[in-house]
Amino acid sequence: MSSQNPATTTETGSQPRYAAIKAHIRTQIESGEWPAHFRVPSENQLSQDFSVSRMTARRALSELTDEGVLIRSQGLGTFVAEPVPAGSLLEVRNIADEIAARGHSYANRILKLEQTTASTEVAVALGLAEGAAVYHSIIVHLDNDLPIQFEERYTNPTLVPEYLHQDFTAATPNEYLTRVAPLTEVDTTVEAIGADDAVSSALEIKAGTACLQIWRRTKSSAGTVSFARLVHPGNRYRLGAQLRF
Amino acid sequence: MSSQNPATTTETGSQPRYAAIKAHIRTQIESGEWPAHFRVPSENQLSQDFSVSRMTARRALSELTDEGVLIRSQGLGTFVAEPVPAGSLLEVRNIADEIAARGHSYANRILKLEQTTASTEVAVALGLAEGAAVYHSIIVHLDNDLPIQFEERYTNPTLVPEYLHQDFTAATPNEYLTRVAPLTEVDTTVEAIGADDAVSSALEIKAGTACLQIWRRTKSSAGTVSFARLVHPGNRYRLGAQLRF
DNA sequence: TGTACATTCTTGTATATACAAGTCTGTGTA
DNA sequence: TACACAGACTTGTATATACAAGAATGTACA
Repeated sequence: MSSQNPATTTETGSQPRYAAIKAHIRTQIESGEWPAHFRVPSENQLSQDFSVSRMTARRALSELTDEGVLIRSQGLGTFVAEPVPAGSLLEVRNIADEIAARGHSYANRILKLEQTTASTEVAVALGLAEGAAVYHSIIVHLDNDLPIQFEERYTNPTLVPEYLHQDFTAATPNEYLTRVAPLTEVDTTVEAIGADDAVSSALEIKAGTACLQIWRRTKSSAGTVSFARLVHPGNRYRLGAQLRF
Repeated sequence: MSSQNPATTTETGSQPRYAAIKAHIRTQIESGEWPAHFRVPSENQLSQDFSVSRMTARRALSELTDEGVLIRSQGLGTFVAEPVPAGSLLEVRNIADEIAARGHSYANRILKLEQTTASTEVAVALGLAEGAAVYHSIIVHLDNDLPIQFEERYTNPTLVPEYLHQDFTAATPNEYLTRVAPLTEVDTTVEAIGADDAVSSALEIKAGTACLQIWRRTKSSAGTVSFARLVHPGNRYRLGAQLRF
């Protein structure tokens, strides 16, 4: 600092300076360079390294703390937080792994894999125009040959053009999507429903059976990648979605 | 401003100044004084009203924005956000406030309030010995006289000895517990169930109706405070538990 | 040997200031 | 009338500065 005229400048032309510091810290953590409990450089140190004021460096650290990436303690310093506090819906995110961990066999049935046009709801969820082309898939996941999850998914073809030609017996749609499009954000909504006809026949349960329905919208930096509805029969498979506040 | 010596002072002895501004804004919103889409005073206005610098007023607005209470738009102003887009489990955490925020009337029915002995499950959950004394309560929460939540709760008597003598028509158990025992951690598990007999009669729904069941274990530094089972009818009340990763 | 205290880190709160940038409104000109 | 533009707001970014307060370390004194 010091030499250049105070404030402003914005130089990069796009992202603010604190964002660059946040990105740097995130990179160190994600690459494994800075493991959990690692002591992050102090505000003064960062302000020197990046040639910004202490308040700007502080903002980067504070926001990452709000986001659960870091933990701060007055007098002690700033530290990398635990990777993921708890289960936090991981078992839903990657059902094949979950089943394998239980020592069961995983399989799936592809009921539908097609290109169709976006309805109003789907268009809004994916950020596309109504009637635009979308990929639509319906897959049933089996645990020891017993259906335990009904997955209906709409995928944005502009972001994942190869979706229709994937071998989903090898990797689930969710695994494939997280590999090809690095996710920046996941919105999840949980609700209870009685099984409708499509679900009841696919999961081989009576219509009206209590099910846990999870809406999941995954976004990458380029936009909304996919929009899925995951239905679990509540009686057959005890789904524990552990959350943390 | 201006006259008093710059910075510091902290005067109140406890909470920071931006917290007082946040509390004021929250009060206005919760009382209905400032409805959704209401334009909140600008940073400059607040800094005058509260005799703080603009950056301090800004901090209050920014944090409330991060918390989803406000929405800010450059050039336009700051506005009160929708009551809660779809939930964020707040309605579960504090159902009375949630109902009040929707402009509905809140009431509850106390079906049971007793001291009993801990079963194996309850003992494990609360970290007590099997057969130890525990408080047991069953309460139904009503939204406009319509039952929307069934709450069965086991509470640790060593941590909250006054539990049985509270007036739960004035404050819900959850409100009371968070006030008397500062919580350090909350574990939540979500699942779908068909309504059992106790739930169906309390919520006035048919047995077997799909419900969202939330198990919640609250801990303070002294140990596990309480263990609750919250059941919402899935058809009557669309519970959106919006999560973020 | 121990305890008390000063020093030096750290993060936390607060201010005053500067300029950037989006949004609206009114005014003046073509 | 229609358009351009200047102002007057708003929020957003960035800095320099000041002091408060928690935590660790070393030093001096009893």
